[in-house]
Amino acid sequence: MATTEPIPDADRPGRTGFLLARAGGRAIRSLNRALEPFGLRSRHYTVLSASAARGGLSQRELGEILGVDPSAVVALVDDLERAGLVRRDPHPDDRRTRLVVVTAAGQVTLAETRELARRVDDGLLAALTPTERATLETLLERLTDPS
Amino acid sequence: MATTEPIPDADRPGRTGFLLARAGGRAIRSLNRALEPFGLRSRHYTVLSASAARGGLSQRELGEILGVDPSAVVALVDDLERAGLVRRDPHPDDRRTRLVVVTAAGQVTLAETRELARRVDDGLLAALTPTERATLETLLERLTDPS
DNA sequence: TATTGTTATACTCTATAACTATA
DNA sequence: TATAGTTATAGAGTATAACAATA
Repeated sequence: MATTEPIPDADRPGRTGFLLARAGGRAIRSLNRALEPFGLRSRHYTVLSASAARGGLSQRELGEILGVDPSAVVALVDDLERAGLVRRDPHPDDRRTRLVVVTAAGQVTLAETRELARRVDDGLLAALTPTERATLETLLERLTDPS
Repeated sequence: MATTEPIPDADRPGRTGFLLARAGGRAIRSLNRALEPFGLRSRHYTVLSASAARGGLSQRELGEILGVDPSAVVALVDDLERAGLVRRDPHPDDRRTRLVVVTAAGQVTLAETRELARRVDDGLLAALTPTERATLETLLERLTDPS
């Protein structure tokens, strides 16, 4: 069966998008597995991490950062609030918006899960040198944040 | 260390995985939208493209390439077969396996959708120079195919 | 015994529309 | 009129286990 010849790269439109999708899927699944003991999933970690980093974000802002629909943010914050990891505080200037703030318990969980996330990334990117890894991250940032 | 201070940009564990997931999600959604007129989705295109490139693949091989569960491959090939774009041919040496082969109609659809995929990739990667784009692709290949 | 494909199933994720309360 | 959040819902994606046919 002569089906294993290499395919010329020029003949693979959509290949970069496919590689991104496959790598992204693996990243999500790896982190989901690692977070299982905490009853959390990748998205929960990202909400927690982003909220802590910015010291309180509106759900709209979270949705933009995550690239997720506002209705999905509601469900994620519901989960985290039920687990006592975040609060929904009133916004000082706008009574429509609610600031998602990480609680003390959330900070503890975040510290623990950060270690897991670091290890998951290390695993995913094990084939790259530190320099290459930094290059990849820079290119990915530029992809989605052109300015 | 106070627990409420913002996290510096350099210290965001899981950030690369997150960027991969976000970029991958955008790639999938963009291609899905572009393929809508054909009644196909990203995964269908990838199955079609991979099968054509290798001149017939078993469903197990497709699953490995796509990073998808065998049961999901069944559904994808069902869709494509129903649309007349692929056939399931018997494997000459192993009566358990079925080779997914692109039909003449499938080749036509593939030619048309390749153009779409190319344009979707161009849009996603518009912020990068050709050299950077090649670098990104190389790094992504190394991520998931270390050898 | 192990593997390929298949079915069934349950759960997660994504996207949309409609609603409320505010602005 | 427009925006932030919410609810409900349907469709797509993912993962698992169990099974028949074949190796």
